[in-house]
Amino acid sequence: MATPRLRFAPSPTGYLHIGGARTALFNWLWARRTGGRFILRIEDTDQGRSTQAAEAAILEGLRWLGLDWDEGPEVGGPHGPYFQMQRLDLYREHAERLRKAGKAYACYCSREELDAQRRKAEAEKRQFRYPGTCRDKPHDPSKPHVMRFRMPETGATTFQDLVKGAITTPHDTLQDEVILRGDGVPLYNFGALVDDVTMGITLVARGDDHVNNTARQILMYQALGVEPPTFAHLPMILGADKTRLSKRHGATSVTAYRDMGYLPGAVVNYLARLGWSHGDQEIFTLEELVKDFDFADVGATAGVFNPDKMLWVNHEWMRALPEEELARRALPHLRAAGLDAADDGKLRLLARVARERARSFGEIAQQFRYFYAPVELDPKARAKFLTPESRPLLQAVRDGLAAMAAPAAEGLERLFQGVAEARALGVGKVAQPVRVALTGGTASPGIYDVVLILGKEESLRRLDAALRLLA
RNA sequence: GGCCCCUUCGUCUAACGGUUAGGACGUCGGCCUCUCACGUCGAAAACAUGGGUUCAAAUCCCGUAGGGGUCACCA
Repeated sequence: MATPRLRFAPSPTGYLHIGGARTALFNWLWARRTGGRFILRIEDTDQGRSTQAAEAAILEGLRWLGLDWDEGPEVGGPHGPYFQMQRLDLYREHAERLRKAGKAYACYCSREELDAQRRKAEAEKRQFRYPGTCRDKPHDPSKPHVMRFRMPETGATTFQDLVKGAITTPHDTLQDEVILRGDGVPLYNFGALVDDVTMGITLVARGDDHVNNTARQILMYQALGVEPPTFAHLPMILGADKTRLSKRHGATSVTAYRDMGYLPGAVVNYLARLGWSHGDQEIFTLEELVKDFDFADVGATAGVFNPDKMLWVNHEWMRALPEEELARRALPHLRAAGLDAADDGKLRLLARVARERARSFGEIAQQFRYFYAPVELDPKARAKFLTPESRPLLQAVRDGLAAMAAPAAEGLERLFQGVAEARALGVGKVAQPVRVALTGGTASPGIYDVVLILGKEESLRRLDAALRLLA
C-alpha cells in the first residue's frame, strides 16, 4: 500500500484554536504512527479574512505543540506551493478538464439575479437550489462567468467514515455548485479537493462540519477519474454550555495555554483524550499516543472542553519533570509576573515544593509571589495570628533562627518543637504566626521549607517586621 | 424547514448480547498533618424515551423526543 499522506489545512483567519489543534494532532498522530507524511497547507482563498499574522500564529501554535510537518510552509516539499493562492493555475486546469468532459460548465448568471431568486424562494418558503439555468448554454469565455459542477440529479452517494460509519447523501439534495469564482479563485470544496488530489492525500481527517461536503467532493473525485481518499470526521469541541467553543468560553488559542504556563505535552495529552480513548489510561506521552492512536477509537459525539481536567493533566506532567527543568521552565513565568527570580538554588528549592501545589507555571508565579516580593499581610490572617500572645513565640523563633549558623530542616524542626514544648503548645501554634509573618497568609508550603527558601537573613527580616508590628 | 449526524454519572469516557454498568476530572466526607497542597480510604453520581428482535439488550432494528451540523461567487 502507498505511504499514507495526511494534511492539516487551516485557513489563516485567526489563531490556532483548540479545535484546530486537535484536528492537526489526530492527523499528525496517524501520519507518525503509520510512517506516513504530514502535510501543512494554507487555505488562504478567503482573501478578505486571511492575514499574514494569523498564518504566523498558526505555525507558531503547531510548533509549540510539537506537531512538525513534513511538507508545507517554510519547509517546502515536492507538491508545493503549499498556499492555495499560489495554486490558481491548478484549479483552473482541473475545472477546464471537468468542463471539457461535460462535468462542469460556465454559469453567466449574475450575483444579483441569483440573490433575487434566492429571496423569492425564501419568501415562498421554498428550498432554493440553483435551477441549472446555464447548464446547456454554449461556452463563451469572453463573458464574465463562474464555473459550476454538474451534480447528478438522482441516486445517492455513500461513503464509510472512519469515525461515523456509513453516511449516505441523496443526490437530489445537492445542487450544481460553484467551484471557481468569477476571478478564478476556487471555492472550498473544489480548492481543497484539487489540492488533496494533486498532493496525493490518502486520508482526510477534518471537523465534522464538513460531512455534508463529502459526498459532493466524492462526486468530483469520480468526475476527475481519481480514487477518493478515506474520510474521518471529527466531532466538534464544545464549551461548558454545550455551544461551539468560542472566546466567550475563555482561552481557546493554544498559545494562550503556553502563556499561562502549560506544558505542550500536557495540552496534547488532554486534547487527545477529548474524543479519543485507550482503555482507562489518562496520561500519555507523545510516544504512547503515536503508538496507540487510531481513528477507530475516536468517539462520534461532540465533547465539552473541560479546563479543570486539563489543569489536572498539566499537573501530572509537571510532577513528572526533573526539578531542574521545572525550575528552568518556571523562571520566565516568574519574570513575566514581575518577580526578580533567577535560575538558582532558591528557585530549585521552590520548584521542589511548588510541584505538588501548583498545577501550572502560571499558578506557581501567582501562588509564590511572596518568595520574591515583599510580604503583603492578609488582614484576616494578621488579626488571627499576629496577636500579643504570639509575640513571645515569634521572638523565640527569631532568636533561635538567629543563633543558627546554617539552618537546615532538622534544626528548624527542633527549634519549632522546642519553642512549642516549652509552653506546652502544639507546633501548629508556633508555625501559623510564623507563616503569616513570613508569607503574609495562612496557606503555604511547610514552614521549614519556607524558611529555607527565604533564607536565614530574609526570614529574620520578616520576623522582625512582624515583631515591630506587635511592639 | 430539507438533508446529514449524535444521545452512558455535572464533564471526558469504558462496555463491542450475559458486568453489582468500570475508570478519570470535578464534588462531598474520613485519614494523614504546622497551614495549604500531595497522598490515601470512602461516598453521591449515568445507559434520553417508547416499541420490537432475543433465553438474555446500554449494546441489534424501528419510532419519538432532544441536541448539533449544513444548506454562499465563506472555510
